[in-house]
Amino acid sequence: VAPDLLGWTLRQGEVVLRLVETEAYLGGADPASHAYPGPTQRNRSMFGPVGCCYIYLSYGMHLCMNVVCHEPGEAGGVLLRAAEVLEGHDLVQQRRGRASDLANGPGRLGQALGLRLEWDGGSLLPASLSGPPPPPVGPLELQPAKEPVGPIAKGPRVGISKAIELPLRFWLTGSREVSRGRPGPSRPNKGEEQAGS
DNA sequence: CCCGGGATGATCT
DNA sequence: GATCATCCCGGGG
Repeated sequence: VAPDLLGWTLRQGEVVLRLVETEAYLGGADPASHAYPGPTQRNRSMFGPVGCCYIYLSYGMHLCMNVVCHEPGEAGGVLLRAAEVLEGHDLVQQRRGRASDLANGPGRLGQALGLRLEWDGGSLLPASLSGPPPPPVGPLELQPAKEPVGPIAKGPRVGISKAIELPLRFWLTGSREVSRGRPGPSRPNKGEEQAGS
């Protein structure tokens, strides 16, 4: 699902983002996942219905979000790492306090969206697409890509200390909005980038 | 432009 | 008390 979400849009009020970088986090089989130790108050959303969001506080100051995604009885999610701003530039720049680097990182993306912890667990999809029982629809709306995306690259995930070898990070090749220090078109890391479809 | 260091405070053991 | 799915800033090339 993580590569499939590239090109999808996420709307919050007047702000619309286009996802260009994602990371998959599995459940019990993935030591790097917040879900790995089992359900806690913080991560419980990842054990809930798919299509909802898992919003968490990172390093005490940043809100990041996952699209909850897993097999029945499992847990997991897709971390949204970077996006392009399609609509709401003024508001995003105001929230970010700058004119560039608006959403190229999971914390920056969260700030651009104006994420709030109380939105944790809300559905990202129309009620008609959520299986029963329907979770409450939150203020965030996820919509499929309207056009096919270009080539997709993959590589190791960022900022983790366990399972660092798994290539579970995906981004749109050629996007200038991928998070910092990551292989974009200008600086591919040798060996780890692979073209996809 | 790239890189390294340090802030930062909730979360869980 | 350690860890952290991060960010910003400043310095050097």
